[in-house]
Amino acid sequence: MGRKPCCSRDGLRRGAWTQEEDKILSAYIKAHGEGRWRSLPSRAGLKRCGKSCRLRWLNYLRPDIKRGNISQEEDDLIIRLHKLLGNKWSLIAGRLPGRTDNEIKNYWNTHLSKTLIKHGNGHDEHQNKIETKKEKTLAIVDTNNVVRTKARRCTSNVFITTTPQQQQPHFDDHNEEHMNTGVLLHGNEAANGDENTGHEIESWWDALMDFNMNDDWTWMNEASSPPIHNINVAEAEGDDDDDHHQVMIESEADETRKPDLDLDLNALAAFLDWETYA
DNA sequence: AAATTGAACAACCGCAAGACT
DNA sequence: CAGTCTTGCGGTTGTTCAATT
Repeated sequence: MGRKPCCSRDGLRRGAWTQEEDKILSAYIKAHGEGRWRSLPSRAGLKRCGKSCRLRWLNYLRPDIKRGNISQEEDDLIIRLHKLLGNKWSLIAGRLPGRTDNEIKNYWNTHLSKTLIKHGNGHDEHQNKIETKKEKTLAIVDTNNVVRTKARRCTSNVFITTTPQQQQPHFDDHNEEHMNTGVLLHGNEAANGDENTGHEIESWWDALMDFNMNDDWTWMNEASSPPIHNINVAEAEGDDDDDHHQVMIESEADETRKPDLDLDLNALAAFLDWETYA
């Protein structure tokens, strides 16, 4: 005997929403804003539970909702993010403007999971591509004469922060100015002696690679963001303890695009469940 | 034409975390 | 600080509709 469903009270409607109900809910939220869902139905004059109202608004009525026609880009992104994050639908949806967690979840369950099962869990060409890219990048790291991090175990507290921007513009073949942004990772290694609670450095490395699986190194398929074409991994300079790792991300962008890049780095931190600190 | 099947997606449910009292 | 409330999340179920038999 579980607890009572929230919509079990007499007189509360359930099931599909009518146009009239949608209209009432939309009008009420437009006038009074979101929130206080529990009391919203009575205030708005709806015979629904607050939970149902919230869901209806978030998944269907919100003005910024993009419905149907998941594009190929979105499709690819969902696959990559799911590989990285698992069933964290809200996080995945957060990277797809206008899409809801419910929609992504449904899309995954009805389209993508079947497709991936059909193709051997996606671990074929896709995985090979990642491996190849990983090797390529490590080669870049080596030629740049930076120290390559070893896979090592950290304890459960891993921090990520954006370092002060490094003003080291350089030029590529097209004489285009680049921008560097650093991410400093800090694993408090073996602080409590529990080796089983740690993050594997390999795992965040894999995660970074997953973010950059396209041939053109496009970051997250986001048209508005600059494509990131290179990732270097190095020990942070000046740190005595070797649990600091610095990930350098170079972007083909000028100064004005730095906020985009910082946004992506913060998103990455969130995805990987790292803490951020200034 | 009717019955069946399956895809798509809307909606519900229980749980957990954080906010509030 | 404990109890209660609110909100958000992810799993699951229910409903609709088109395709197939």
